[in-house]
Amino acid sequence: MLTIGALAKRTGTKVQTIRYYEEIGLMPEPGRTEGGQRRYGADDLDRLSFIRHARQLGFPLGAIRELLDLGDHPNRPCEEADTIARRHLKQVERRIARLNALRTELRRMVRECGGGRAAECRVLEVLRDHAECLTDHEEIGA
Amino acid sequence: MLTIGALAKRTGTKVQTIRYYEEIGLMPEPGRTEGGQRRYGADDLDRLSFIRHARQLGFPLGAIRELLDLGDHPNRPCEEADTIARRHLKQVERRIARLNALRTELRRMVRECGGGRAAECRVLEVLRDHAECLTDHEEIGA
DNA sequence: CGTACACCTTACAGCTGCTGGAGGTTCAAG
DNA sequence: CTTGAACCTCCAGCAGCTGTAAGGTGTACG
Repeated sequence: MLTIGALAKRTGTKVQTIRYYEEIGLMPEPGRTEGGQRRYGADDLDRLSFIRHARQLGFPLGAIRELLDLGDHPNRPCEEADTIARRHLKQVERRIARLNALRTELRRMVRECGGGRAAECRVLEVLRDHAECLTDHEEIGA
Repeated sequence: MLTIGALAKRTGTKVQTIRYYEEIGLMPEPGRTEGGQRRYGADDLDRLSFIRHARQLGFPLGAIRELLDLGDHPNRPCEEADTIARRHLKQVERRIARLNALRTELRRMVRECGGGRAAECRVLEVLRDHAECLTDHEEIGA
């Protein structure tokens, strides 16, 4: 039986994150000691590990929920898992494409900065004027 | 004089976003009509365009704030702008590297899924077992 | 048995960068 | 002067956590 802290350490998760997963229903409510502290078993360790691996691969929690669900019903066809993975792969590829364009843009910007005064800085100029590029409407910060 | 809606349309920004930028001090408080509606001038249009371009290039608001600040003092050396741009470029490059690793991982996962039942699905299996990879601690969802 | 100290508990605020809605006012066209 | 779109403020919410405050629990050591 693991305390929440031990489980956290084993999976590289923060304690609060585990409680958060419980709150949103990704992790089941664990047993408690008489004093009210959570105690976890091997199943919980597996499930949390699964979640963490999927997170490391960038799957959003919604997708992970679907995958977990699938894992709970081993006789269902695995197409769904495949679909989820493919969907995610597509997104990753789109992001890479976007970021590559971005990198080119930024490199150009940096290369052209001559190091003078802000008034004639290419970086600032580019940001002021460059209106057309990157009209793709995916999430910006990614 | 532009209404907030007109400014929004011209810059491809949502009205709420403009108000948000004002709230966090990225945009100045504009003049108002007697009835209390915001009215914007050419300066505001320029500033907001600048912000939007920088956002399209993925600069976080904090960096944009610094860049704007720099633009307001044209005699300062432009090293700072260069530094900010370089810092951002580095981050973008790190993200690309991460995402490339991810893509490889996901491709492998998808390729190996034979289409059977969930019980023997490679996708699920990989997520269950694959503990080591991608130990880089950058933000996961990116 | 006492106590020190790590660990646990709940509750809630905050992060980034917006987005949406409710409920009410103003403006410009007809 | 009326209408209806666009504006106003305020507040809640999204993902996915993270951090803090104020207090209770569990255990090892003396």
